[in-house]
Amino acid sequence: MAMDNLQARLAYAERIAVFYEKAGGIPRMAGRIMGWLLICDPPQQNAAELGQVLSASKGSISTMTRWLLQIGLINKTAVPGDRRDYFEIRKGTWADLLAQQFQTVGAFRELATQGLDLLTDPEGEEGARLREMRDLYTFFERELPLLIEKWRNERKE
Amino acid sequence: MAMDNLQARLAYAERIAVFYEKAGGIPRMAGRIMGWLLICDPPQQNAAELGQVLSASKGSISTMTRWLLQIGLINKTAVPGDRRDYFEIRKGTWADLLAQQFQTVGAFRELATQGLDLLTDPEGEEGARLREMRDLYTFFERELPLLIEKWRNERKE
DNA sequence: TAACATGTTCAGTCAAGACTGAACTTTATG
DNA sequence: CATAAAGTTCAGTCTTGACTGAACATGTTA
Repeated sequence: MAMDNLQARLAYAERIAVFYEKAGGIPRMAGRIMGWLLICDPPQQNAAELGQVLSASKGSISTMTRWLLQIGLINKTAVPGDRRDYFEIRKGTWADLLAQQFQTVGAFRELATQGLDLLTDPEGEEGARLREMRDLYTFFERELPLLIEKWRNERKE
Repeated sequence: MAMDNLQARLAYAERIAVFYEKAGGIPRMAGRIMGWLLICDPPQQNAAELGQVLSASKGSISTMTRWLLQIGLINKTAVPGDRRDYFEIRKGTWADLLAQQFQTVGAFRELATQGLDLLTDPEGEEGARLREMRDLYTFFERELPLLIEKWRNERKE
């Protein structure tokens, strides 16, 4: 296939992996797989191909693809007459991923509320810190899902 | 001061720490300090107090408070006639923290663009994966700062 | 059923980094 | 200036978790 600049593409996968690791605490190898699946040709790759191009063990590929499947970032597909599993980036992955990250906003709001309950006078000066935290996250907990909706609608048109 | 339920507050600081560690890769001890500064009374605490209540070494407190200062989550204040440094949650911390996390969205958009440059035919089927990623993050890179603005304005009124 | 290809599991290795504790530096006060 | 309090730095310890490699399990074809 049209994979002339293999080295550049590999370097790209690595950059994605490093970024993911810092941003989301995603294991390096899982990030490499994601990066490679973003830019490889064809978009479907089997375990052996991934292991070879990423210089990873079978065990690592197996564990990490299963993990990526579980959190819904990739799909497993099959090819008739080929017993191997093929992996690919799932459509809509990015919106789902963002939506998932936004979940933590709600947890933060909840934590702030719990903190206020521990104070003698939640409405007093003492509670100002936690109220600021609670109010901000309440705001975003409401607004962020709306944004995702908005984008999904723009897409459909 | 009014710190009757000390145990409950400590447990709260610990919960905050665990949460931070998972969500943002923040060191456990830095999270404990943040958690405690959210709920302690008075809101200003010196290094010795933090070390004692959190059962942490001087070195740990020193390193982590400096780190929290650097990324702007806390303030260092002084008291006349007291040579110790006092730390407190910075006002507006949460909005800034969110704004900072949103920065990564721009980096993601940039990464997607770089990936497309590596493809033979960025506008073809091959580039669909990266285009979806780029478009989504472009959208959010535009909208998220607007949201923060909106909240800051609502606050001021 | 034999032989092989594919995929999974897991014990062990290795690296990264958080935390401690002690030595060291800085700064204030009598 | 001497002393002590406060804060910093850093070598060493310890924990965590990613990754490998080999044994094992599963499924497929002749």
